[in-house]
Amino acid sequence: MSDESDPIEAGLRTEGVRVTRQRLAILHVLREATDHPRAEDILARAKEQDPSVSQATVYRTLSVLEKAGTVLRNEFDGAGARYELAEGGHHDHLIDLDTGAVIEFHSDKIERLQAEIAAELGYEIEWHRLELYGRKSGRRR
Amino acid sequence: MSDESDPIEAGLRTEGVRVTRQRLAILHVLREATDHPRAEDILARAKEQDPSVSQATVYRTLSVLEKAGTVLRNEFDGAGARYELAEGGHHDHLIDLDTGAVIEFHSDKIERLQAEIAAELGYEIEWHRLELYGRKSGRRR
DNA sequence: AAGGGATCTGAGACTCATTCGCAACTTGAG
DNA sequence: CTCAAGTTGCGAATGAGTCTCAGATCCCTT
Ligand SMILES: [Zn+2]
Ligand SMILES: [Zn+2]
Ligand SMILES: [Zn+2]
Ligand SMILES: [Zn+2]
Repeated sequence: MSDESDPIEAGLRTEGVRVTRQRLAILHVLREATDHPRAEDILARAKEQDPSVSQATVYRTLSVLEKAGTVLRNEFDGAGARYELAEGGHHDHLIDLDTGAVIEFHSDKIERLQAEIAAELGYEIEWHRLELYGRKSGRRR
Repeated sequence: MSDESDPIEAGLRTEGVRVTRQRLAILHVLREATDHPRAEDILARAKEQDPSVSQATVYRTLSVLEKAGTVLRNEFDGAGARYELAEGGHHDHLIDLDTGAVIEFHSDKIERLQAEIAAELGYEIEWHRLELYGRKSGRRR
């Protein structure tokens, strides 16, 4: 049932992480997702594929995948955490306050500036979080 | 009992926000604080001044002060929210992963870059959050 | 292909920060 | 001083996320 040609799956397996039916369903959901879904959404979508998936397993799996570096967990303003696959490299987010849409962006310049600032303070950044909250230009508040 | 010469207090009053004993105690705690305290800490410290302050009031007051622009609410990684007075202008935070210390910094360059990036995407930033998580340079992980 | 021990999983109880509901109490305009 | 509107304390209620544990699965070994 498992597709050995899949790199993520193979990677997990070699890391000693068991690849179960439920985990595959959750991984599948994340692959299809384009919207940084919340655990709740992931559960609903995973159940369509495999009704046996439970809430606890969604949280546990997301946690496992995060530790394995496969998944990224975002905590945008308030509300619960939102997840996405880590493939594709680092990026930051711009959240549309009117629609809730999440737009991804990346700026080497900003990344570099952050490192410089930290260095000036005598620190080395382990990770960071940059979120911009705004609305489309020229839109009444 | 109220000191009319205090700008924050006067400001709240003119905004129609009632200045109560409890609110003064909480404001006082925030003025003395240098550590971005959590609601729990604020409650404990406020009680030293006025034992009648309750948990619900701390949350309600912080919410009122936040809406009034007097207080800033930060949600650093995990755990609960941490507060600070808004006076002193905008700044971002660097959190020491080893000690938990919160260091403030400000970079016009980064602020400008953020606006530029948002503009390129057709957006205007309403607010943003930039948090750097790191450790003192040259420290084994 | 079969065995079996370590890993998972589902269901529901549980945690913990924050919010609510409501009767009693204060504040501050007049 | 008076009183309506705004606040408060208490305890109950939320809600995202975690934990417990018996039973189900995975997958390494023979
Ligand atoms: Zn970044
Ligand atoms: Zn993203
Ligand atoms: Zn900033
Ligand atoms: Zn600060």
